[in-house]
Amino acid sequence: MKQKVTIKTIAKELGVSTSTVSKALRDSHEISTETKDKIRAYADHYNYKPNNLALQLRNQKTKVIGVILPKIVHHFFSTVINGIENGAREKGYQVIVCFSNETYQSEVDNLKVLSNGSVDGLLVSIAKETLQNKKFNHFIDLVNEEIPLVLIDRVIDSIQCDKVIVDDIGAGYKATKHLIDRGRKKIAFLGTPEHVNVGLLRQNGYAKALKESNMPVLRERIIEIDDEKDVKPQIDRIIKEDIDAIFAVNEIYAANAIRSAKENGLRVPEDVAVVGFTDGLISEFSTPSISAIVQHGYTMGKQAVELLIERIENEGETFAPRTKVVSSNLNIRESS
Amino acid sequence: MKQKVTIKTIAKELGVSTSTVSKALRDSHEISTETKDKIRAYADHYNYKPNNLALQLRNQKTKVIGVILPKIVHHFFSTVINGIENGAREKGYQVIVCFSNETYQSEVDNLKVLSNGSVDGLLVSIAKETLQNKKFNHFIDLVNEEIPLVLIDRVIDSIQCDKVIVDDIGAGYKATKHLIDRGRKKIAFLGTPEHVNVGLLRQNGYAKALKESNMPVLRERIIEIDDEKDVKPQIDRIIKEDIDAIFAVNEIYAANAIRSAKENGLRVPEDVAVVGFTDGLISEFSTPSISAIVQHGYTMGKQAVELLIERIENEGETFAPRTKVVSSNLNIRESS
DNA sequence: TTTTAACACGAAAACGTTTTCGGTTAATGT
DNA sequence: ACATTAACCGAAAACGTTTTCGTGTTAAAA
Repeated sequence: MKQKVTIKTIAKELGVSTSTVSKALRDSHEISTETKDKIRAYADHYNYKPNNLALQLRNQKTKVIGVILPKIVHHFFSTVINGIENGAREKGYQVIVCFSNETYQSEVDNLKVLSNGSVDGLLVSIAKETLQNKKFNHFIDLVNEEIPLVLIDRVIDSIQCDKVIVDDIGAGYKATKHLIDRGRKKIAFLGTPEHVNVGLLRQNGYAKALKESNMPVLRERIIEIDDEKDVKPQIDRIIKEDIDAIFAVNEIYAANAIRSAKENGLRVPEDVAVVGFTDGLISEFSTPSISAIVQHGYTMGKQAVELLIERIENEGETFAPRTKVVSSNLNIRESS
Repeated sequence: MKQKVTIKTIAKELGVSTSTVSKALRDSHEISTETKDKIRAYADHYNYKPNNLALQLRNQKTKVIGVILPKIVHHFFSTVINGIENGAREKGYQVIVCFSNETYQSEVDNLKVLSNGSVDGLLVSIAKETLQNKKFNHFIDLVNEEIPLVLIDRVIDSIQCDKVIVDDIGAGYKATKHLIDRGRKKIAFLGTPEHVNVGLLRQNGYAKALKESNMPVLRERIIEIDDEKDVKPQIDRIIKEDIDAIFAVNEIYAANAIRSAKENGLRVPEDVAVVGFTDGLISEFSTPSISAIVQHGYTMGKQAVELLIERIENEGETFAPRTKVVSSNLNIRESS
């Protein structure tokens, strides 16, 4: 990199002190218009830009917030980032994004680098592996250091911080209720293993709706898909069972269910209705298009960043952790 | 934020100098094992973490690379980030990602904050609006300051820097050739306005394949979809024309084309074959699934970050700009 | 006993800013 | 003519590190 022009070089070049240059550039009244003009002209001409690192080191404020998400190639998280970005920009904050790739180690690493003073606060959605291990010490340490932290979507109760979650129980209930209202009697649930707590909550909503209509919650109609590789065979299996509807816990599973159904000569929605979770592009462009719970990722991201900035800018006053619940809608399309 | 423990506090607390603490923590031979142990114990206990900003300010190296992309909710760019992330991690670099949302102003703003010393180098894919305005001064300034820069996918020739692009002409050619081989005679092209140069290149490939087979390149079979809102009506129009195949410049257009075809009672691929660009989830889960050019976003990201890091670590030696061309494959599915 | 060498540590500069506290000059008021 | 006050500017500290160069001990060698 080329030798950058700093306040020092300007000062030396113009025969004034660094203080004068600094003040001139910040338009202080202490400096005469004459010297101001001179300094400004020089700075302009040589394209002076203040060094952020130095500023941040001095101010002990970075005006940037760090985000750690499990994965990037994922519609929901993309929209969350979008919301964060916009919320942050409004308040004059920068956003830097890292990904844990669903692994514990990456999460810890990212946390370490970001909590070294590079950011004023953190937004994170916990990695699957971490959820599974139940190792949360890196987060506990964070709150002990009083670094502002807001958890998004994938949260755990024992961490004392602000949280933004979706009403997963309600969403599971809504989706199931919708299928029941459509006259379906044998509704299967396509979920993830227990440790991903949002999956469990959605399952609770599913069970709640069934019970309310005096329908049995049958173990064999609930599948927990463990390995990403096993999606297809497991769905193939359930589709051949005696069912007339499927509530899938995400978009991919829903799309796979439809494909399996078609391959087995079933019509959607006539023979088997399908409702998904996460309303993304797949749901929209699938044939038939898929009814799905729309998670308001944008809203969640925006709310989260607002909570965070509030914490950051009121440091000192330690008020109690807050939790925002963002509700979700069912977007009814052709598959149900 | 709580009062952080720094080298200074350790020094004061233990009655030694900051130099000693620094050296002890970096395991210098100059320090006796005795004091080393004492200092390490203290640092451990109080969870000392070196302040990144201070380090970076001193070293004039941040070990982070900045990425500016047009949008996040986009499969291709997601995979690019993935490649960048992994490539960077291998070399011990952090990645921070910003988005221009396809606007010129955001691009300039992001560039400004990142080029303030926060990053060692930049990876960017140019925003649509910038491409349209043809205002590239912010990039020119960057290369004048000798800040390492690598352009990805959406590049322009007048910027003297490393570039990673896909073989858009070849890809357009492959897709069109495939349709011709399938016996199609009247192939339409669904593209973007000229200023997005990748669109133009793909169109050139399309034309090349047609000419090679002595087929006419008809103006009325080429549509440039300008506004994102106009997608549907424009596609509806072309689908009613006398055509038997469509080559769409991206996934969304391809999916829309299929939907339009079905709505007009046409069978895919019997009546009209469809090939898309960007092989993402939509292509996979659409019915019929869509044949598509797979852009190797992951590879591009990885190559780009490798070029960049090479520049960063060999600063001084100014070697000529290099351009890497990543080829693409056609993934043949049901729609053709 | 004196010289030398090894060892353990500290002072200070440097990275690029901002800000507080003076200090100098000139103009103004009496 | 003297005191006061503006107006303008500079010195230095501070943010948290690392590193170079000294310097003071101590122990070994001469």
